[in-house]
Amino acid sequence: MSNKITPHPKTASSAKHAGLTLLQRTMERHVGLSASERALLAQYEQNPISTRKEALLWRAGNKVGELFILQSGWATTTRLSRDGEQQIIELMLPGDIIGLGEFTFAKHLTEARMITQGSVQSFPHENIVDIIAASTPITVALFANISRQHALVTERMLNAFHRNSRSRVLHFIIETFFRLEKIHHVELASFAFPVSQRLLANMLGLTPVHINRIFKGLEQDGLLKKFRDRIEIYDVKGVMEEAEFDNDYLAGDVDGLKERLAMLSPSDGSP
Amino acid sequence: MSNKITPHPKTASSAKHAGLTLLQRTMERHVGLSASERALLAQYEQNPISTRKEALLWRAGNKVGELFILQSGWATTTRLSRDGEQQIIELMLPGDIIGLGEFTFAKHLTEARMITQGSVQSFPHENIVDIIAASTPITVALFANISRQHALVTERMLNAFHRNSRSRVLHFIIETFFRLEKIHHVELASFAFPVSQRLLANMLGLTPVHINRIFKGLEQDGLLKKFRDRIEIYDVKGVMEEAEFDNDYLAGDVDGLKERLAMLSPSDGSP
DNA sequence: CGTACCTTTGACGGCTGTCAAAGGAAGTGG
DNA sequence: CCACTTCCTTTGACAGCCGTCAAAGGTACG
Repeated sequence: MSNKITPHPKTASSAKHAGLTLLQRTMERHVGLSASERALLAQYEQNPISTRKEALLWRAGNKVGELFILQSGWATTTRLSRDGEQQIIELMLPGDIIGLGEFTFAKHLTEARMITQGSVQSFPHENIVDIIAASTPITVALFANISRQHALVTERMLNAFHRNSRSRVLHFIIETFFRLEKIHHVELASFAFPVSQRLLANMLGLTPVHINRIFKGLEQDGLLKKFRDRIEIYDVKGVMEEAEFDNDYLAGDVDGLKERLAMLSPSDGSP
Repeated sequence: MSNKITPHPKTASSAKHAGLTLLQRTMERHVGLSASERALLAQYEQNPISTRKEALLWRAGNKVGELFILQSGWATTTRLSRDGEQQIIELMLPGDIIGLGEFTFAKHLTEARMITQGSVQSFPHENIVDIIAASTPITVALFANISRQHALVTERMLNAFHRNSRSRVLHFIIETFFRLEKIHHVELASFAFPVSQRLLANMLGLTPVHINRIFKGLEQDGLLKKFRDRIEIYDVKGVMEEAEFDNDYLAGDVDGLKERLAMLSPSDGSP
């Protein structure tokens, strides 16, 4: 019913950051790319598809067939838990590669779904094999990408085990802010956050009722207010202190590998 | 103090499964390897090091320099949480590659430490780049490996959010059993489990006190008993039912990629 | 202008944590 | 091989964070 995906050839690459496409930028967070490597990536972003809110990208149990590069909008991957709930595993933001962690599985473990309208670039999963064969730097960037995606989940588990609910909420908000900041300019004082209290509760392992109580408290304390699609932070200092955010796990550098990558033959990477 | 690692050239590859080394077997869970690819891997397993219980492999904040292939014994990776506790992120079993998720980071996020005596094969992290450049199938197997390692964490978070403590404990025990079974023959009725109640509590986000109450109950219900280094299951059927274990997320197949891998040039993989 | 979902509130309860202390088992050094 | 130390396991009393249940009020969307 809400699973419809409609073609939309005109939503292509955001032309910021020296004309790089989103995918190119995502990879260049981690490694430098040659012109031919950029071209290799560009060929996979020719045909973005516009999606509606709630659009289903795949279902758990489906044969793994394609990944999606999220071009605009927000999405989630979820897993069905024993009690019949869809537990959100990952929150995907523009530039993220949805399904990179599952291209080596025969069947999807997760379900992937847009939570806002947006656009995605489909990407046959076998092509990952071609990219691996064609370019070592891009492959390293893919490892870097998947590892950071995993670090987000790890961090969420860590926080679930060691923080109370209020601290978890604040941490998550700040984490999301920093992720957004890597994509485009955002103001901490007021930024887009199209996540319902219900979804937030799900991601953090809390109940919507309790999440609501937390936001009530945060507002009464003059720290921030959550609107339907946006968060406004009134007391930046207070929020940052209480969130105790340390963004090591979002760091992009692959320092120790640069020399080794430079030693590789420069012919690497052209299609 | 307990960080000592002593050289021990004689603990080399376990000679089961048609003479394959542990690393070769780990990779072949996911893809088929040519003779030259096996040779490529074998050259990295020449010099295992014997480790003591509690031996430190690396510390959080250390420059990333080497990975370890766990040859024997059990190990953990941990992250320091805000409250000063070392939260266990991963439990590593023989054949696992410790640190694969961090070779693209400049500094280690985690600490890695043996929890039993054992042996590890050190592996300079730059060599991962060489392997990626040399063999696409092995690279795909590395992706498969890292993805499954992470699926374990995801599953643990899922269970933390949706199961009560007793169910979590049972699930974890069965999960570990199935992981062990991929390495060597194990009996569900009685198998090695050198994890203290304290460590188990840490991994599952519970307190040692509560874990103890759970094992007390499990024993009183005639389901199982945990000894210091071993678990004995008295009521296999009862345990399996209550654990509600579904091992999709441990599945090894990379089915959809086999054809694409077969299309690659056969020269791939020789050193 | 109705319908569906999201947010908000209040009362109540339980799972699990905290605190404290004693008993055991393993490893260490003399 | 024994005494000592240390860490792990076990128990009991108590409490709190957050879940559950229920219902009303908002807000977007068709």
